Amino acid sequence: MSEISRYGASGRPPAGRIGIGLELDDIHLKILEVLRENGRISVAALAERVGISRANAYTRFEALRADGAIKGFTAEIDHVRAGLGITALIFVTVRQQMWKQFRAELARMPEVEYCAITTGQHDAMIQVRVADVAEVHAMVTDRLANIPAVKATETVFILDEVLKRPYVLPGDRDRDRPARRAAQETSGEVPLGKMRFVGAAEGRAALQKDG
Amino acid sequence: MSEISRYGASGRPPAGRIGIGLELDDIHLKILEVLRENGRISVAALAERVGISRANAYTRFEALRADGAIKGFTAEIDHVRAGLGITALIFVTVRQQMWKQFRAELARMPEVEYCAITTGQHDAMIQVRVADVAEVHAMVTDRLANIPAVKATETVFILDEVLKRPYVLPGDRDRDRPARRAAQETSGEVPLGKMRFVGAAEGRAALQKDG
DNA sequence: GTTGAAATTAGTACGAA
DNA sequence: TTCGTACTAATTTCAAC
Repeated sequence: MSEISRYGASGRPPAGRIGIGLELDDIHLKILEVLRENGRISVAALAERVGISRANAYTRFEALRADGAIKGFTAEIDHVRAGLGITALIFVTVRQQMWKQFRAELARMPEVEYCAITTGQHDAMIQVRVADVAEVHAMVTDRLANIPAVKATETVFILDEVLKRPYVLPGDRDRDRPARRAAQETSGEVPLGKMRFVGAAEGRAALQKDG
Repeated sequence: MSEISRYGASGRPPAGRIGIGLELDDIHLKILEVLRENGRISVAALAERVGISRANAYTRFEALRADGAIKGFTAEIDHVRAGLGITALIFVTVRQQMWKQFRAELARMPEVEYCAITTGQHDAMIQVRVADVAEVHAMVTDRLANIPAVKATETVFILDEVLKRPYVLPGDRDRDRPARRAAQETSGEVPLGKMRFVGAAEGRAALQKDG
């Protein structure tokens, strides 16, 4: 089970350390930036690239891991080479009060790479990777449709993955668009009222992950 | 620029090696499985966990990288800790014949973690990570709406990420649901799509495994 | 927080099965 | 191909500054 599902919506432990465990400074972010591109870099080389001493790099590296800012390390693979060349998104409408069952069933679906609860017309989005289109059909009709918690589904295929970054960092913006930050800071207004949200489904205010 | 956008829809180089560069056997998949959970594991420890010699592990590890099956290594981070606690999906309708412009603009948006071209009602799905909801608004209205290629957008927020696996592997299914493979093998019908991807090659690999 | 040296570990090369 | 081993290079740890 992933840390995400274990900790719920916030991605943080539910209690005990609600506050910020580790205040990330620019050097921490720089470390995360280097590790994003090369997760197997040695701490010694990391220290050099960040511009700090080895011991400092070890301390910060361990702190980031212990704090949970770094949850782990993994490889990035070519799905086609691995034999799973078909990617699909399945938007699911979940029957209220049956979220717990829905989550339990999800854990038994190894072809699911990502699942998020969303606002809007549907309640959840599932991303699956399979070998052929027939398996998508099997997933939706045989597996998902048989879950009582699933009220309806809508499937779309992914034709091309244009962009896939391991993760985004706050510093990325400043590097790509230095002018924007200054403009935003002087705007002074939070234009929430003009947002065009997609209307949340009825009863979504009571959404609980264990409901 | 990512390999994905460089190579287009298939994720493979456009020419020269259309065929499968490296036939992945069970040991290759086992290596990918271990690296998925611990991308920083030493090759020596990897060899032990997979059950092969160190020399063999180095050979296969390097082959997987050279072949492109492994595209790289990265960290997994806690987005909230990194200061980007808001995740949103923006579904975009793109004006035909303007895909090139759309892709070019995407490259200039550092807060975009993922973008895929999809079938269905919309043409693309963008996932963004930002610090607050106001930034989502800024992204949609200031950035996306000003791109001529963008005809319309629809935004939903991600309330919870239930599941997030680095990647899915073909072997995951057999481990989670051993009954399915047997049922498929005795069904008598071969899904058409499957023949295109593995076909006779799978049989050869199976024979080699026993020898 | 930094530097430098010792101990450990990783990576390479090569011969044999 | 794969394995085992020896050799070389690098990293991590630990101590003193």
